[in-house]
Amino acid sequence: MSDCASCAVRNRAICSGLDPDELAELGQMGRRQQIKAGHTLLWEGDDVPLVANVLRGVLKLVVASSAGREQIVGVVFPSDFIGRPFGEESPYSVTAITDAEVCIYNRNSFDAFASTHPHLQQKLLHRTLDELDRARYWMMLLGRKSASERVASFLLDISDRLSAQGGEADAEAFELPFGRQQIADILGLTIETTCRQLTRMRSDGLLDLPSRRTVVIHDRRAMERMAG
Amino acid sequence: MSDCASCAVRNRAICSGLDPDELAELGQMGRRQQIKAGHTLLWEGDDVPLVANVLRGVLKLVVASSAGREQIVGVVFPSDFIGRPFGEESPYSVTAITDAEVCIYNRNSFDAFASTHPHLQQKLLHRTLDELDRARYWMMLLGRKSASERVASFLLDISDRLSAQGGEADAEAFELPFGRQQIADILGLTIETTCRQLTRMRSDGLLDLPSRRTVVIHDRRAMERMAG
DNA sequence: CGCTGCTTTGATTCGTATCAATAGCAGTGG
DNA sequence: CCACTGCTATTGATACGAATCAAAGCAGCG
Repeated sequence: MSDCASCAVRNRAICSGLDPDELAELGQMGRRQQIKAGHTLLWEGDDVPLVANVLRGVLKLVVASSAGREQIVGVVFPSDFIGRPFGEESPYSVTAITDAEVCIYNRNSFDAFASTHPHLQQKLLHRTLDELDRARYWMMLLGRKSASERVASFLLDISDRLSAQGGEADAEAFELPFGRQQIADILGLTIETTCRQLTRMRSDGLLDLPSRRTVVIHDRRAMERMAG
Repeated sequence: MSDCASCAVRNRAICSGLDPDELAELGQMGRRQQIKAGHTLLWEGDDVPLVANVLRGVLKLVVASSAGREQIVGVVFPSDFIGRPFGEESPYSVTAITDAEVCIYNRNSFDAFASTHPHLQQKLLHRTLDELDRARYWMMLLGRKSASERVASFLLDISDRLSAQGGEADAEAFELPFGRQQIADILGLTIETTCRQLTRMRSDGLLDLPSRRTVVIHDRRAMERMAG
């Protein structure tokens, strides 16, 4: 079981707002697990009977085409929920892109618990609706935006999500949890195109790239214009 | 109020499975509305306080980029649910692409009803999870598939959804509810590219296009291969 | 019959992918 | 501490697929 009292995300994850006894019951069902960067928790197409909360780290949701091309269809941060409740098989893989820690539940037990705890189900519904909105916005980006618009949109989005996570003091300077290939897989581009766009933005003075993973936005206004 | 007893989708929409008295209460809140093809029910960004069930017809969910390019992020059929419960503004427009009829609820009343009826909320959650899976698969299509793969995937998907609707006797011959521009807006392509792919598929013997909106799939196996 | 709007086909341009090579950083072991 | 190795990132040259621009074809409708 998990020790919910010491949980880093207990006020933000779906568990928040549960009664103490409900929390105890759910806590009985969960167990913590460490995942090393690069390791995969769920495989696309597998019937993996688990769901989880992210306690620490960043993970990606990946759908692969039959030709082996990969598209990242979601990125989850601490307090986010992982998995496909009320479903047979996972429609995507879930892989840690940094070292991570998750709180795992058996899916059937979780489903049963959710079905009998409307509070929790409502939280899950709200989260799923938010995810759906995000996915649909991303569909527009993937279907209709140019490479430069995509990269600008990505940087603004990540900057927002990282500061919402509260880690970064300054929304304009942040550490990407992604390598270039992963950014490309999020944006539906190649690594070369992604790279060229970043280089151009740097030479245009929009941003600085002090190290591989560090971004400093100089002109957010211009970047918003570029994001389209 | 709506007459649920005569409702064409009462066994398939989220209302199914409600007790008779719950159904009566929900029925009190709903009213039917006709929508002509081309008319818009919800505007992107507006705070439109309504949600709805589709009774008849087909509608599209559209997100526009600031440059005016349109991406269709969802297509809804009879028994599907429309709108953004528990949210302020609609993240997309909803426009009828055929003449349609919907059963409309005030969003606040619906939210309140859903919050007190776990059964309904669970149905809504299941639907939303399914929509999310579909959206994520579509993200992969938009980010990673070529024009021919997209068109093939689209035809297979629509064929499936139409036969699931039960209207068509033959899954291989069906009537598209979309014009070419709309197909292009679903696939993140231009109308010309969409057209050329269809023409090529016809000359390759994969399908026939007896009229503008009619598709007859001749070689489903080959089309599945082409869909990637 | 002749509009009108949608669709198809053609010619060309442009953006991004691909292919190829180099550069730079991080970790390893001498 | 530095050479070595492997991996990630960057830059360059070219190819290719889809967009764009332009025009013609075709169906539905007054």
